[in-house]
Amino acid sequence: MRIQKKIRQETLQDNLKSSPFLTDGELAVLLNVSVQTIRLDRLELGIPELRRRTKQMAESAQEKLKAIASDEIVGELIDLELGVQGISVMMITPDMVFEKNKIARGHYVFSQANSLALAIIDAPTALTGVANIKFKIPIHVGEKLVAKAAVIRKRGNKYFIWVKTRNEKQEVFRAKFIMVSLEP
Amino acid sequence: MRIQKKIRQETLQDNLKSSPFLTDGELAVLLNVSVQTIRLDRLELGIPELRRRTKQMAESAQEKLKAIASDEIVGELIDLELGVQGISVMMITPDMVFEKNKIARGHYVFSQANSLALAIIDAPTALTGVANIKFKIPIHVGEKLVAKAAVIRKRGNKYFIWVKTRNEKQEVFRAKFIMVSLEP
DNA sequence: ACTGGTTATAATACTAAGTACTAAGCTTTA
DNA sequence: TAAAGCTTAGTACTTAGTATTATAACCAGT
Repeated sequence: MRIQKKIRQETLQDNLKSSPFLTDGELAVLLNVSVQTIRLDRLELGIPELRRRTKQMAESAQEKLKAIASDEIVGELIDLELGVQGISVMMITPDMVFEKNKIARGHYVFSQANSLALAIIDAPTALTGVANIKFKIPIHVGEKLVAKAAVIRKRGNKYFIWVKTRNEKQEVFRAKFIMVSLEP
Repeated sequence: MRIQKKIRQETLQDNLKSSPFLTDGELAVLLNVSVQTIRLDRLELGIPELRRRTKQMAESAQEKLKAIASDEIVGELIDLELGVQGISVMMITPDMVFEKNKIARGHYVFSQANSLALAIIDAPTALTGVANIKFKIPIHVGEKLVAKAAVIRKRGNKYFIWVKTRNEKQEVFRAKFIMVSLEP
């Protein structure tokens, strides 16, 4: 019996992880104990009641969505000289890679480079016109990508920008952008 | 009084949109009416109670997050001839555009084209090697983008693919990809 | 075999945030 | 002025709990 308690509490946590909307009553049936036992277990494990759990989920998921929707700059801008150069860093997380081979999907790497190119332009609004890009070697989960961008030429409302992205060891990606400023 | 009711119900909806975790009691104080009035309004407007709302938010936000994380193909694939050609459709939603000018961020358009290019390759795993892309005209919220891709040449493990994207009226984007198959 | 400590269950009172329903006051408008 | 519409009040009931106390079951050590 001494062991069963620990096992039960672990299964309880597993159950809640996979289906977090279970009430104490439902858990009691699942684990074949009384509702009170479930409550005591929750108390010991510091698991809040169903309604608080639901609210917490709603809040945190909402925040994450907002974060995703509003990231005008993909990656973290760590250095910027307007009109000259800039550096941004991005971690490759598990949701950026293909299921089967754990290699980063190209568009995340492109997005980092593209938004960095956009950020260094010294104009209120600009758009990508043309891009020539090359993926040099595959990128995996957990790698930290450092993208460096530099304006190499400016002609009228057109900016020519180089972006080179490295992981810890080598260059993994490079791109040349022509960005168009929309100013009158 | 006849007008006040409509106004009240609108402010109620606004309040809930901006802070969805308000109880009937709190709403009653805010709108300066009794709790019963709030309940009747909710009934008329088909707004569920706080706890159901919270649960719905938790569920839908969770789903959206999952959808974002797992969208191996950006856009909807509506036609596919493996190794030959494919068509995908994507709506430009408000969260795909820049705040200030409501123009689509380039990387969404790129993502659609890139994942389509990936999808039409007749190989288990492939990666983007090189891309030459051109944004011809700005794309706005609500536009429906149709991307057509075709394999134009295949040399060894390299696929040369054209993608042309149109809105309702004209071509807005085109890209040339060289995709590399990783097969032994 | 008895005692003590842990574990499990039961029982009770109470809370928040409701639903569902009935009844009573007010307006107000035809 | 009377019917119709809107607002408030009140009651009974529900769900999913908290908090607390009491009791039963079990298991170990002496």
